[in-house]
Amino acid sequence: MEQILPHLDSVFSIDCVLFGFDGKELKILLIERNEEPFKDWWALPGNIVGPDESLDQSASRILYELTGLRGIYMEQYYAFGDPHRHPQGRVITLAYYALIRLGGDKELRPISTYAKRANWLPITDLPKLAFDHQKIYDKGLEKIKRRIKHQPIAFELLPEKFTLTQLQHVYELVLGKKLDKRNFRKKIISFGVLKELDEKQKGVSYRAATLYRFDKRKYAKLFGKEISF
Amino acid sequence: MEQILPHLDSVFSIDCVLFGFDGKELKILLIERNEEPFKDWWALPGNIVGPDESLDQSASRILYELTGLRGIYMEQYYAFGDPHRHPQGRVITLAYYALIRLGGDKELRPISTYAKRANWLPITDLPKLAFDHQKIYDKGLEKIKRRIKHQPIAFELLPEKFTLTQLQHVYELVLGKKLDKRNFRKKIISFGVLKELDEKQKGVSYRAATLYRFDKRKYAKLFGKEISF
DNA sequence: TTACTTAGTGTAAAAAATACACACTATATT
DNA sequence: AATATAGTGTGTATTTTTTACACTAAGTAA
Repeated sequence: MEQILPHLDSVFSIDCVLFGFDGKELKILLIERNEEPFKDWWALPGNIVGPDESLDQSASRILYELTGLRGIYMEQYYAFGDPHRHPQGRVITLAYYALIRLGGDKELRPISTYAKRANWLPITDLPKLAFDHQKIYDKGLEKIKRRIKHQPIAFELLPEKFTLTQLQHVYELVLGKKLDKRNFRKKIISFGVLKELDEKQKGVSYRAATLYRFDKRKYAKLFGKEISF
Repeated sequence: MEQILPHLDSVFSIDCVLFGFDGKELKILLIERNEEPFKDWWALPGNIVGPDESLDQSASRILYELTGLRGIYMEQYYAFGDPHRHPQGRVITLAYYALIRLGGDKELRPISTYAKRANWLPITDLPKLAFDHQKIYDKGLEKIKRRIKHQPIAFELLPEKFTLTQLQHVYELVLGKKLDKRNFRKKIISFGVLKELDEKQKGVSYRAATLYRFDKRKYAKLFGKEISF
């Protein structure tokens, strides 16, 4: 977010790439700007870091203001500071990505004034973005591609209880390639961080799959040995 | 660097962890502060980002002012912005690491006023650091540990021509563990990015080892296929 | 010539990654 | 009741990668 420049001094902001998964597609949350520069363009949500906020706090606040969600997994990944990235002055921005399970209902609340609206758009079909936000998004996607191979972040995109097929789907979408079902299951189960539940999927018109849960305790124990998908 | 706060507004700085390898040890460059706060403490070199500098430019400048070196491999890796990390006000700092071959001669030139002196200190025996610089250093080391496994950054710590033993030594120091000589050589050679030279090591009082050179052209070709050490 | 120090090399075993296809089960449809 | 549909769930053989491991060769110094 970079619409108002309080001084001629440098401004420090945070921009967020919010990745959401609705069971089908991977999407990001974009806002349609209501102010110059780049009025009517789509942009990543962002804001200026407050004087008493830590960086992580600031990122959480931005996400909360936009979605009403708290406790979401977020991580900073790169600072963008080209002197001319903002046409009206120096704005250094720190990029965060967040991972969100969509399909809940309380997402998206009233938005601050500088945006007309906010929308979840599939990453396969993104509009032109304001500022250098395309670059910020690209780097963010690259980052989660790497990270999903070594850290258990895929679960952040899924509901508490999920099927192995859903999990595989997340990996395929993030990595941008098909995976072999049998090999995927073999490997993911061999990590020993999933708990098989007694429950089955509901509301499907075919054989219901077994539900699993990510076991944080087990993961914490095994940690050190890093996962390597 | 965080000694002078022009305004009460937030200040944006860059701090650098300069890793140097002299053929024996891995060291970092620290400065002894000449000003409050943390007068007489050791600290990472840093400075405020100038109004017309990009972040990378700023980092390069800081390194140049300290060492007289240009064209050094540097990379940003994390932003630290706790509101209380600096006792005198809000300073958000972006951390860079740099990789430098020591043993040249032109390193270390006159230092700016806020430092009494600068010194290369072995990472195995670091003093207490000012501010949150220990945290910054820790994260930097962690970062290059990861990166050396996937990117050809080890060569940045070595002279143009190096022996396989020297290369292995760098890996061992960064990763903090011993590696098997035969397996190391097999693997590193199988990447196909080293050029074996007709030259031998000189000035050693034992059998001279063959020299190699990192072949950037070959590496660029093979890229996409990522190295995985 | 000998002693010393590091360079340089191969193989076997274990583990991990890959490729690959069909029967099962729950529901919906007729 | 029978059938169609759609996704679940499973095993094995092959290839590739990783690991463990020890001696001879070459050059220098005494």
